[in-house]
Amino acid sequence: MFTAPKGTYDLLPPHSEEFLAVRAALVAPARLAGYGYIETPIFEDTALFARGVGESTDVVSKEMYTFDDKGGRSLSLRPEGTAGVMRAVLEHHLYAGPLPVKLWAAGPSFRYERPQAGRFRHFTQVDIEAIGLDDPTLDAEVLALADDGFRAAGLTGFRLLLTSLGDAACRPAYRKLLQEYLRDVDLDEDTRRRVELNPLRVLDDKRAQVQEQLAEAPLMVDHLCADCAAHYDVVRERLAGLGVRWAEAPRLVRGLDYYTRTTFEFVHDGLGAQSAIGGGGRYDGLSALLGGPDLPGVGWALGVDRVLLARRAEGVPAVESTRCAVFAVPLGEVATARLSAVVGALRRAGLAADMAYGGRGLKGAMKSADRSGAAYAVVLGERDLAAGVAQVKDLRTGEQQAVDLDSLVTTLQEKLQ
RNA sequence: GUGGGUGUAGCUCAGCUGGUAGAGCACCGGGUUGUGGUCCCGGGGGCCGCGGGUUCAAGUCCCGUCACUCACCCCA
Repeated sequence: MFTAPKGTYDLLPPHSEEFLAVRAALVAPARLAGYGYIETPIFEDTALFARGVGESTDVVSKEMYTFDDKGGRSLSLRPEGTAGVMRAVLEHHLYAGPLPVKLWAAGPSFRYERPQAGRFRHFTQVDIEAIGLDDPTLDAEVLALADDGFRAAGLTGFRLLLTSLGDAACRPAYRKLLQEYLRDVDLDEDTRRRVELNPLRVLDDKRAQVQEQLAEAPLMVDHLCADCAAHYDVVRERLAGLGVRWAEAPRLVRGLDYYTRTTFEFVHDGLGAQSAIGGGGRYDGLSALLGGPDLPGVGWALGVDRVLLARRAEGVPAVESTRCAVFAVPLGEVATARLSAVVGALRRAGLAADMAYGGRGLKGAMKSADRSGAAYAVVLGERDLAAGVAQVKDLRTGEQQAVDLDSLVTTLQEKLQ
């Protein structure tokens, strides 16, 4: 027997309805804010991710699904969404119009990691990107839209962790300072390597014995240049005005190289070790990195799979699928033909209708009617056919009445209004 | 890549210090030859993850392997 590949899963009814509903809820606020839908390929030139996300990141160095196509091109399944969207913006010169360019996207991304609770090799996220301005008001808007999206998806128990990572003017100096500090700390070999490669990420280490040693480490927020500090101040002011609550997280670091200034993560405590349900930030250098013009941007990705887990942890009631309204129960060939047509007519009239197939017995068919959740069952047998009627049974009260076959559709429509 | 846990019916699981396979739920049928939910009765379904070993005898003990799962690293 075949099984779904490691780290993937099948979305099955009825749970799949919840997936659709959550995905729609997460982006609904952004759509109200003028974000337009963009869809980009699930695979891209490998070099796009290597350059955009960063060669030194775990994502690029060991987690990409990379393959050569028959033309000898190296392609990779996207490990995240922003690089592809930026590529499309540059390729189609979307920045030539009014700024910012506001876009939303939804779909799967792929990373070759060991799966665990809330972490999959094929995972789904919704993204928004606001490209072309470095206005801190836009940062706050983006953050508020995530906050609204989570609430629309039914969550209340999440927190926003916020910080600023500085920019090209102030981060290099801070990075050096941090590196000097970290070189004097007693760390394992892996971590020492990271000190040289990407020292900021050492700050994010979860291990208690590492964190103890970092208590006195210099923090980016204390070394921001005047422009970055001013930008961060306005972001927080706007956030407060928007009624969004946050917690300062000076040690928050993201795994992707392109982030600058505003950086954030939304976390939830009900998920297990993987607590992030969304994350993002500003990426003012990304466009230039990809060979485009100097084009600032800010955005986020929210994890649909993780939001579903968070909903379960919070006990949010499951989403109900479309309820069947009328269930048809035919007895015999002639009745089946007749009710098949009636069910078709009901559906065209906009009612959810279903029927018993395969010549099931009356008892079994009624059982199906009951399980379908239908308000009414329509029973049609020999006697009814002879009389030109069908039996319409109210499944809640058990009352049953004969209804003229010719007026069956309109009668049911009226009953269900 | 590293470590822990778990693999028995479609699902959730029981099966003691080894003695030849069980429950609940679900599904199908009957009780009610044209009426669902509750109830009662019946039925189909399992190489006990796979391979090897110990033993008169292995779901049970030992070794290996694979899968799933949780955690580290990292991230949504």
